[in-house]
Amino acid sequence: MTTRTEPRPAKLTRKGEQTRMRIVTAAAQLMFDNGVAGTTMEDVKEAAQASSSQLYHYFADKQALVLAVIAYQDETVVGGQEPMLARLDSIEGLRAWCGFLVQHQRDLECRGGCPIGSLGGELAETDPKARVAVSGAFQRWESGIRGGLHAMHERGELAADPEDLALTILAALQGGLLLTQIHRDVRPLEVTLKAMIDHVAAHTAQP
Amino acid sequence: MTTRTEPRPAKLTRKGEQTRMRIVTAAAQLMFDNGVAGTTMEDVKEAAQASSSQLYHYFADKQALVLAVIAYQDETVVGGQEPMLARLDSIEGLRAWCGFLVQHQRDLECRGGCPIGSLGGELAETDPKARVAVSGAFQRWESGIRGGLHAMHERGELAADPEDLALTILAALQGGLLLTQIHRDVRPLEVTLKAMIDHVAAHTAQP
DNA sequence: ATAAAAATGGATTGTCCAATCCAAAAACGG
DNA sequence: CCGTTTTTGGATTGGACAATCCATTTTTAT
Repeated sequence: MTTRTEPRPAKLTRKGEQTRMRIVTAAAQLMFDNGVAGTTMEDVKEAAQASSSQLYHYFADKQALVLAVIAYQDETVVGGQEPMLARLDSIEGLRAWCGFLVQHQRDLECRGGCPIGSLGGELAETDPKARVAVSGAFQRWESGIRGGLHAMHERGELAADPEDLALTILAALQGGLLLTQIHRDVRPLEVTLKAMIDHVAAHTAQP
Repeated sequence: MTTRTEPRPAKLTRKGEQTRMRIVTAAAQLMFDNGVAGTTMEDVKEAAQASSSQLYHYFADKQALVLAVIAYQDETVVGGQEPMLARLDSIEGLRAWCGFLVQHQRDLECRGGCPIGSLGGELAETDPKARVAVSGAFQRWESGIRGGLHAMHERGELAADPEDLALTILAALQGGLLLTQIHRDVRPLEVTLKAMIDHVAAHTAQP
C-alpha cells in the first residue's frame, strides 16, 4: 500500500537523488554507531561531504532525516534479509539463518545491536512518527518470518500457530541482540536463537 | 561483592541523602518517560525542586547522574522483583510472574519499555560505564530467574540447562517488552512469555 | 558554643548545535 | 537556448543546555 504521510518535496534530479542518498547513508551509519542523540547534523554534514543548505534542502529538520534513516534501515535490514527469510520453511533453514545472524554480530564485535530496534528504543517515547515507522518495519520483518512458518504449517509439518511463533521469534531475536550488545558477547543471541529453533522443532514432524 | 569503581563523595548528611534521593528518583522518572537525551539537567532541577548547586554537589556531571539512575533502577526493578523471582520454581510460578508483567505493561499503556533495557539500548554505544552497569543489572536479573529453574532442575522436574533457559527467558522478556513498547500493544509480550512457559513446560515432568 | 564541614541559592558563562538566509552555480524543460 | 527550477556554498543566528562560581545558610561534631 505504501501510504505516504509526508510526501517528498516532489522533484529530485538524478544528482539530487545521489546527494540525498549520500546524506541518508552517512546518517544511518553515524546513528548506528553513536545513536540518534549522539549524531549531530554537523557530523552528518562532514561524513556526507555536504553543506547545511543541502541537508536542509532535502530534509526539513533532523526529525525528517531520522525518518528517512528508519525507512532506509527498513529497506536495508528487513528488505535485504527477505531472500533469506523466504527459506525459513525448515529447521535447517532456521539454523542457517541463526548462524548468519550470530556470525554477523561477531563481525561487528557485538556493537550497535539491531539497527531497527535501537532506533525504536531510543525514539519510541519522544518521536511518535518514528515509533510508528519502526512499528511498520517490525511488522514487515515479522511477516517475513511468518511466511516460512506458514508454509511449514500448510504442509502439515508444523503443529503450532505460525502467527504467534513468528512474533515470538522476532522478540527473542530482539532481546538476544540487546543482551549481546550490552554484554559484548554473542552467547545471549546464540543461546536464545537456538532455544527458538528447538521450540519450533518440538512442534515439528515429518508429514 | 559491590565493588565500587567511583566511590561517593564521602559524607552525606541525612538531609543530603534525602536531597540526593529526590534528585535520583526525579531523574529516573524523567529518563524513563523521555529517555536520557530527552532529559535535561534543568528538567531534573525542576522536578526535584533543587538548584544547580545541589545537582552538581551530588553528581559531578550528567553522566554521573545517569549512573546513579541505573543503580537505582537496578535496585528498584531487579531488586524489587527478587521476591517474585524466588517463586519461579514451578510452572504456576512462571505463569503468575508473566501475568504480573503483562498487567504492569497494560497499566503503563505500553509506554517506556523496560527501565533497564531502554537505558542500556540508548547508552550502550556512547557511555562505556553505563553499558557495564546495565550489564551488571542484567546479570543480576538473569541470576534471579536462574534460581528457581535451578531448584526445579535439582528436584528432577526440569530436564534442561537452567543457565541457558534463564538467559533465554530474559532475552524473550526484553524483546517482548521492546515490541510491546513499539507497537503500543501488550500482545507481543504476552505471546512471547507464554511461548517461554510452554518451552519450559516441554522440559518439565513430575518426578 | 563554636569551628569545620556540608548543603543551598541563583546568577552566569561558554559551548554546542539545529536551523536560517542570501546568493550563486548547475541542471532541466520546452 | 533561454527562462525556470533545482542544487549548492558558506556564513550566521538564536536558543538550549551543561557546567561553574561565589556567597550564604544549615548541620555536624567536639
